[in-house]
Order: sequence, then C-alpha cells, then structure tokens
Amino acid sequence: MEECYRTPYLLSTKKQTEFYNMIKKKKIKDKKSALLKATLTLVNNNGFHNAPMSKIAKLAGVAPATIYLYFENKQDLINTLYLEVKSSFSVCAFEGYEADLPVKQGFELIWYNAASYKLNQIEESTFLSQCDNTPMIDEEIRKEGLEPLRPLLDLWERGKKEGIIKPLSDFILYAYTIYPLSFLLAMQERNLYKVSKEELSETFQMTWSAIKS
Amino acid sequence: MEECYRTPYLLSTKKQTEFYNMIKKKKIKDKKSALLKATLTLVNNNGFHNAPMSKIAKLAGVAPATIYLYFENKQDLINTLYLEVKSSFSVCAFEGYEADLPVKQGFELIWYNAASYKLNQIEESTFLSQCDNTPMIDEEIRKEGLEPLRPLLDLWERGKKEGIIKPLSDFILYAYTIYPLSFLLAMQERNLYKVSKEELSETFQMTWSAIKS
DNA sequence: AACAAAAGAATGAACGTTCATTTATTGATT
DNA sequence: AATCAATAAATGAACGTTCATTCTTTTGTT
Repeated sequence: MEECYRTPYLLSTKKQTEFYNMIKKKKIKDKKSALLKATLTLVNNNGFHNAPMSKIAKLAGVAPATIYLYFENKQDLINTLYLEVKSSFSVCAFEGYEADLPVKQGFELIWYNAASYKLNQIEESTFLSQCDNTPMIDEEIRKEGLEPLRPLLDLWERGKKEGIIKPLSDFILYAYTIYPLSFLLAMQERNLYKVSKEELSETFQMTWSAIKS
Repeated sequence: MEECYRTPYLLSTKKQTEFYNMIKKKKIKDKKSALLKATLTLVNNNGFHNAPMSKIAKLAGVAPATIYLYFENKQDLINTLYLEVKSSFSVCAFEGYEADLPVKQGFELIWYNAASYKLNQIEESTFLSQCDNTPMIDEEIRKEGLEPLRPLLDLWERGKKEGIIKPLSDFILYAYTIYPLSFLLAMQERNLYKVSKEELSETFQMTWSAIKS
C-alpha cells in the first residue's frame, strides 16, 4: 500500500514533482471513478429516485460535500456516468473491428461484441437500459452518447449499397440488432432467463435474417 | 350538467337507489382514473423521481390527501397504473384474435395490433417502456402484468409444435417480436423518427423472418 | 506558513403522508 | 316535502423526514 506511493528519492526535483502530480491525478481519478461506480450500483439497485447523494458518498467512502468537488451537481454526475458507460460499450462493441472487413463479417463481429457486453457487463448494461427510457438523462447528452456508434451506421450504409442489408432506416435496423439484446439482459438480470451459448448463435441468426436483404 | 344527475323520479325507490349507486361508483371511478391519468402524464414528462404527489393531485384537480382515499400510497398508485396500462395493451393486442386462427395469421394479427398500440397510444406505451427497466415497479407486480399475454405464448407453443416457429424460449421470441416496437416508439416519441405504413409492413417481415422456422 | 482537499454539520426546500375539519350525501323521522 | 342526525368524501394545513447543496472547520501536503 504505502510502498506504492513512496517518494522516488532517486529522481530530480522536477521529476519528483511530475511524479507527485501523476499520483495526485491518479488519486483524483480514483475518487471520481469510485463515485461513478457507487452511483452505478445505487441507481441500478434502487432506481434514480432512490439513490441520494448521501448514500452515493457513503458507498464511495467520501463525505457528501466531496462529490461537489468532482461534479457540478447530481445531474452532472448522472450525465457523466451515462456518457462514460455508453462509451465503454462502444469501445467493446468495436474491439477488433476494421472498417474494411466484409459487411457480414464485420457485422457479426460487432454484434457478438455487443452481445457479450450486454450479457456480461451486467451492471453497466442495466444502467444503460434504465437510462434509455427515462427523462433522467438530458436529451442533449443522450445524443452525445450516440456518437461513438458511428462505425456501425457506416457499416450499414455500406451494406445497403452492396445490397446485402435491407435499405431501411438505421433506427429500424438498430431495433432488430442491438435492442433485443437489452431485453434478454433484463430477463437475465431478473433471473427469469439465461441465454446459452447455442442460443446466442441462434439469436444472431435471427438478427441477420431480419436485416439481410 | 345538472341534467345528467337529475332524479329519475319515474323509477321505484329500489331502482332509484340502484341508480344513485351507479352514479356514485361512476364518480369514484372518475376521480380514480383522473388520478391515474395525471400520474401517467407526470411520470412520462418528468420521470418517476419528479412526479410528486402534490403535482399529481393538482393535475387531477383534487387535494393531495384525496389520493390516499383511493390508493394506499405512491407505490400502490404506480403499481395500479402499471397493471391497468399493461392490461389495456393486452386487450388491444388480442382484439379480434381467436385461438383457432392459423399460426401465422394469428401472429400477424396480434403483431399489428401491438404495433398499432405502441405507435399510437403513445402516452401509455411510453409509460410502459419506462417501467420496463426501472426498480420503480415491484417484481411481483411486474409478473402479474405479464399474465394477460398468455394467448401469445400459447400461439407460439402451437407454432413450435407445427414446426412453423423456431423452437426457442418465449423470451427470445418476445425480444424479436414486441420489443423492437418499443424502441421505435421511443424514437418516435423523441421526434427522431417516424415509422411509415410501408415500413411497418417491412418491419413485420423482419419480425417474421426472425422467428419463423 | 500557505494552500487545497476533504470532512461534517448545517440549511432550506421538497417530499410523502397524516390529521383535524369542513363539506356533501344518505336514510330515517316527521 | 322538510328536517336532521349519521356517515362518507374531500380538504388544506401540518408533520416528520429526507433530499441536494452549501458553509465552516479540519486535515494533509508542499
């Protein structure tokens, strides 16, 4: 523990300062992400309306007032969390994806990535589902959260041009591609159902049948 | 106004009593449904966490205390609303449906009914979407709300036996049948997208491609 | 010593709910 | 048909609590 933060006495003064700055930034980041994590947990378990700042602070191990050093207010905290999680989803979804992959192959990669995220990163996914359908997130922020999905839209665009994918609105494609996964996650989360590996591949077939030309 | 509630002096005393009881029940129902409607509107526009009893009362035109004559507490109010709306959805979904219809025909009927509800009864559908992903509704009540969907599950059962529908879990079938509609509703609600009539039929084709054997 | 980070107590507003009354309706009695 | 006690429905103010946020003090670092 202490070991980690020991003074690096072999370094120059300037280097030392840099080192301390790094630690400081890290500590700040730690606290910030502890707060975000606490918010995630509490909102998931109790809903937005029952995740008071006092509890968030307690779970993160800080005083209530400390939250306001890192976030403007509760809305800002929620917005930040939303954008962060949304972006982490995109990062996972496009892992290993290259824009020059054949349409079906690229789509399959993205879909399985997304499915794996939705069904395994349960806390994050549950939170996103909750955000998707409440006025809890500002519309502006919601739009911002959609940005990182661009590569998928581009892929669809290409698929439509090549006659591989139905020439329909991205919204409809999304409704049959990613959205069903949210439902399966919700059922899994409520212990009503668990998707097996074989079913997952069946499920991909369903998605593909739905959107292919 | 007064006309409506005029004494039906041509009726016997017993009949008169019955008449008055009817009016009383109607008035009570009026107030109750005014409260439910107000809750629906406020939860939709502001979210559960911003729909206080005081506002609900004001919008329904009653005093805050009056709510507690009709509902145990806020949770009960929400639960009641949820069950009522959920049931109204089912009523619409199965309008004109007979259990002896051929599988595809019956499914098509139900799907279009459901789509029409989701895309037209916007307030109700938006509310349901919001409920689907929050801890706002007790799990027990949520289960109760699923009951009226039985005929659809039976239809799927039959479809699987006849080899018409993929032998998959009802959850997966639901995820590709009804759930995508919720997404399209949400997009429509946010003025991001409007499903045209032609697209609706395309969309049905997608659903059918996904679940047919 | 100077400074920023963090804490904890404090604050006013807002919440869900209750309570003491008032108002409206009913049924019996004249 | 009129009166009146009894009951039910409805109210607005008030309660205790909890909330998001701020203020003042303490702690820790340079």
